Amino acid sequence: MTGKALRPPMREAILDAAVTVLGRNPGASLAAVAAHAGVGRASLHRHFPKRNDLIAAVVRQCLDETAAATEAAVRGAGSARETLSRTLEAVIPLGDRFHFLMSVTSDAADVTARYQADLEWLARLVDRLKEEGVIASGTPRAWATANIDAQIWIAWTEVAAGRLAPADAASLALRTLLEGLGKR
Amino acid sequence: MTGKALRPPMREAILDAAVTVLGRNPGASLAAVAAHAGVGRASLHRHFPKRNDLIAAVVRQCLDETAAATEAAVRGAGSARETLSRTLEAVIPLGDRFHFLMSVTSDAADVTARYQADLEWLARLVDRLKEEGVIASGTPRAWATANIDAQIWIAWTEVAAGRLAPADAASLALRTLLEGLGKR
DNA sequence: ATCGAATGAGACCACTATGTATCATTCGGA
DNA sequence: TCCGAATGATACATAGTGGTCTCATTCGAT
Repeated sequence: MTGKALRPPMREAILDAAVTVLGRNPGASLAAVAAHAGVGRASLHRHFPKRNDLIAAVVRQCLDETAAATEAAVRGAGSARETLSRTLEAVIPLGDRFHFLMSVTSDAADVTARYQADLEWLARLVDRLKEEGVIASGTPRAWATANIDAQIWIAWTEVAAGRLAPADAASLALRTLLEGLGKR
Repeated sequence: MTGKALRPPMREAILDAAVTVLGRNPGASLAAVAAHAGVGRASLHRHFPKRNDLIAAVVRQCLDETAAATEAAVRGAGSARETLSRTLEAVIPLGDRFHFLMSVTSDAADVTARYQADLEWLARLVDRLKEEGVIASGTPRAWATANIDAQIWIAWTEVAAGRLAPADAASLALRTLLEGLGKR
């Protein structure tokens, strides 16, 4: 049907393993990645001749996944606040992808451009939130985006640690963003 | 006068370089650290025979610095909210130290214990803030501490990037913590 | 000025990881 | 069943890094 990329489930296994292993330790060896994927090191090199090829492929996949997740959330109707809420719910499960992207930003020059471009939706969302008065107009844009990033990461960490349910984490992140940890 | 640790400014130069270089990339080579410190690689090994010795020394220094900075803030009188404010002002300039400690937590087993212990003042501060009603009582403790950590890191990043003055960053962090990015 | 300690530079070894090539085996489709 | 492609295991060359050692030089205190 699709006629494309159905043949090698091994590619996906390697990419998944790479996200996990390199996410934990960006300097991990390819042998560790191959072992975690349950494949031979030679096979890994067949799919990704150089280390950078693997890194680039992982970054590309993470970019694709986050873009797909956020596109649907951002495209939907409703207020900016609702959009933010949907976005948090959609992105938090991809927190490890996010984290990986953070840890390798300085490596590949060609993908960082796309990374920056793809992350621009965040800046635009912040602008919308300001226009609608959800975020105080005096808040620096960098401050707002950094805080959203942080909430996504914190929420994913808590979910991954089993201390929070995904839905709870999302609402807690939204509340913390808009009202902080304050009493009401 | 002090009669102690005045002789080798080189030690400090190496430690400073290690914080910078290893903070950016935990897997950086010792040659990179030595070069950044402006010393020979051999001299580095004279002061820190093994890599772990350097790591441990850096962690110890970061722990000392943050402990010294927070002790004064926590010891002072006033409400928990005032204590939090003072603590943020004192710790934000050490944001890179904080970040380094985060990035090496899993390496040395003996120092992580002290790390966890020294960071307990944060948990106690959170408890005090809850008791005084500054933080909503339903907020999970891990959520609160993670958010304080995040605000420190964000504030330091913005200060280091020259986008914010230290005092502004501290008040912005406090406000964000207690009231979020919301309109008022 | 002199002496000793500390430094920098470089050689050297051991180990690990990357990348390539080869070969036997296995798996899937005709 | 058979054939080809893909895989796993292995061996190998190479490069980078940690760690040790030596030696000439420099710096500081006396």
